[in-house]
Amino acid sequence: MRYQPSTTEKKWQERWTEQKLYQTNLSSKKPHYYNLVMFPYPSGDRLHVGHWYNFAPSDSFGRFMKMQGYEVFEPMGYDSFGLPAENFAIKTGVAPQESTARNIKEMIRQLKAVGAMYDWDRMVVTSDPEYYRWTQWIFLELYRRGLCYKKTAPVNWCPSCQTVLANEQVKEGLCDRCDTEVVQKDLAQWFFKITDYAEHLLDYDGLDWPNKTMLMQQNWIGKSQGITYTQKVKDLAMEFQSYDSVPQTFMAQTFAVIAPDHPRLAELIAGTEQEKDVLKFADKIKKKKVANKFNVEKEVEGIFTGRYIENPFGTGDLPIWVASFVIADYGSGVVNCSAHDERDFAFAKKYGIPLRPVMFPQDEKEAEKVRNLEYAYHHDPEAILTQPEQFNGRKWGEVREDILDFLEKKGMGKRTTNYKLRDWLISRQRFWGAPIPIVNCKKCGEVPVPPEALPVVLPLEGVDYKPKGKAPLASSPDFMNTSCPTCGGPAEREPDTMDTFVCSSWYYLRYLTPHNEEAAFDPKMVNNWLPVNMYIGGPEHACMHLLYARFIHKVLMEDPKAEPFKRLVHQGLITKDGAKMSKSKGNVVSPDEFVEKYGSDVFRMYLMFMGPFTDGGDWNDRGITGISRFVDKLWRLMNEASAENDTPAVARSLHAAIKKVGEDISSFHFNTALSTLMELTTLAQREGISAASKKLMIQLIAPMAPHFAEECWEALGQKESVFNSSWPTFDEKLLVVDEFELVVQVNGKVRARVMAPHGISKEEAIEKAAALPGVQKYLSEGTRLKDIYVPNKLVSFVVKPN
RNA sequence: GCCCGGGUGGUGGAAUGGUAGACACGCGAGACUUAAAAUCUCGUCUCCUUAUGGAGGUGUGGGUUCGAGUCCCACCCCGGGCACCA
Repeated sequence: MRYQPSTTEKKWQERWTEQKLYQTNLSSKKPHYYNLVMFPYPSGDRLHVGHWYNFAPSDSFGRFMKMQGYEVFEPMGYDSFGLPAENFAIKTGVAPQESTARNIKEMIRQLKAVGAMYDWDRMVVTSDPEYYRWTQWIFLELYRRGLCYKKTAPVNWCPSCQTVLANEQVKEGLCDRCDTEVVQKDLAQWFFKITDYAEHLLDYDGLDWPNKTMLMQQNWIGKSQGITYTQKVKDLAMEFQSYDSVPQTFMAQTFAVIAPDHPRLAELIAGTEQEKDVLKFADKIKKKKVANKFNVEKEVEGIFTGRYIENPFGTGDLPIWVASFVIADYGSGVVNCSAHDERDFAFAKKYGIPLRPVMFPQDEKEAEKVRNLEYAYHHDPEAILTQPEQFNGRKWGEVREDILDFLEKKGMGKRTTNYKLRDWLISRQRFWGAPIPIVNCKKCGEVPVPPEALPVVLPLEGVDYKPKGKAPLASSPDFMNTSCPTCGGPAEREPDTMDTFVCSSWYYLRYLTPHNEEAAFDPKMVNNWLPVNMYIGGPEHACMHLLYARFIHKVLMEDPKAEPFKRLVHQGLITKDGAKMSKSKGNVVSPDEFVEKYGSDVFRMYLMFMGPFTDGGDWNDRGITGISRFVDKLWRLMNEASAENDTPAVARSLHAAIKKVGEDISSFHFNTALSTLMELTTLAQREGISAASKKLMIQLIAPMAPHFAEECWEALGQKESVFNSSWPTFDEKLLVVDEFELVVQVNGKVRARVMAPHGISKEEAIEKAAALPGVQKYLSEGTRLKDIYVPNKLVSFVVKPN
């Protein structure tokens, strides 16, 4: 009889639910393992093969850990606030809460078909008041700790989404969500002070994360160290700070530049001849930037302000220019410029500003070019400095710290650290999100909602979702009109909602106690279960979710060293015809038909067999028959009469497989784990296999084919679930072969192979190899210089031809 | 431009510095069958050779080594991230 996936899978899913096999005992004495996968957004697209590619191996890993003796916690939930549901509402009139509920229901049906160990009793839905009440509480906590503030600032505005975006949500000047060009706008917005944690976020001590992800975060945080000069403006009672991260060539500085949108520009130029022109110029650049018409690569524009920085280094006054390339909110927005920076160099050349190089290549020809200002010479560790006098003749690569000391001692500047990271803009002018729990009172000003008055409920009726550049909630008088928590007088609510990344930055804490009405999370539980042992999700979250969650976690734990995710693994991307799957492209592949045709185990294994989990790949269904055949073959093997004993080859392969499959699952190489089991199956089919070894084989495949394994396990006479059995151990002694194929090389080329006993001595091996007729031919053609023996593998002769 | 990854058969991919192409798809041949399906066996990088056996071969060019897909240098191509951060 052939294996029947559909009936078998249904049977086991029902039995697992009945027996509550996957309800985690959170107070278990067993070692804990928190196995987490990034929760999905419940979109109308339903689950596609990409979700399966992500969720199924994550579950296989969790099942493996369960068999390793851990109490495994594997929760699932929905990141259900956000733009797609709202945009869908605008288009169709279906309320977001309705479409979201429907999508969640459909996704649960699909997720149950995966046959994962999800603890459904601990599901969280971020758009439930039960959940977002505590998201609001977190806002208040940050507010209380001075880590949350409202500020009017130039922010990223997406004209299509009609909302502001965080820096992290702007990709190459485009909105991360809809690819519309983002413009700059001055708006009063709410921020979380993530910059306070910049240094702590650079500490990855004890984390097992992909290097790439840590590097991306480091680059995003963008730490740099240098010096800040304080300098006087000539003929004006005004001082400027100027940050310099390459201080070695400070003596070359011949001019300074200020950002067009610098807050003190007007003050600087007041009363100068150039005032009008400068203002006009600054305005032009600002407008260009707002309209996103500024070509970063090609354009360098500027204008002289008429002001000078007074003789900062004893080399003369530095004319101050407004330059298009200066960023107002990095460093101080004012920069000293020299011949040893490419941008400064180009700017000076364009406007005829004098340059004075103070560092030269050792090669005289090249040095001449630098002297003649043929190019901007910089960042060469071997470059020789000529100024200041004390450093004459020293190498650029070696003077950095000494120069910093020198500048500090002379009182010309102070060591400074700067970060590219900006505060996290969390307010959104959209409807479908957690309302910001703030009340604006005419008398008391900005007043936080008292925690006991939470949640500030998102009104589900009487709101016009249409974006008008203003938060939709502002159009609901029922929502807006309230009383001030402080004075009791009439007041208005804050109409903005929070970025959904706030919701997702703490859900892993909520999973442990999803229905707790007393607190967002239970510190004792969190202490017992955090950090998450294994976190699986896409690499696209490196500088958003993963950074935000680390920040929020550190704040909530009141410990800047606390980390939410100990080990992190990114699944690869599954594309269709080379493109990311999306409804708009019409290339979404549904898993449903494959699950129906082949069963969820086969589908899951096929996804795992495609290649390494972290690689992803382009979807095609060629080859799924290979997995289907494998399952049938294994099923037949299990149903055949067992052999009395295993042959030595079967015993050895079985134990090698126990070792290999365990290692491969631990490192997410499911593809090679499966190929090992395929080879073992073929061998066992040929040589026969004992009943005891059949059981071991089923245990090995169980994490990857859970339903199938349970069915076989039961057929082999087992009463309990295979997932309550312990992962088999291998016998090291059995792994050793008595004979191996000795490879014989001459000058690196394979010339012969011969069977030899395992553990053969070097001398014996060489003697045996040299005696082979196919080898003697080559040995006799020259002089034997050296013999190499790699134990139990090969002999290599080095021969010099005569 | 800068910082990461990665380039291996017709395809997905495998290889602690030690037999390149495991496993699987596809394809070809055969067995079983009246036949088909299913299953099983054999073959399948290229070239020379009847076979045995040779020669070449992991993006390109160099290097280290007895031996390189793997290590080093330069370059080309693809993917991801950042991008006026002084």
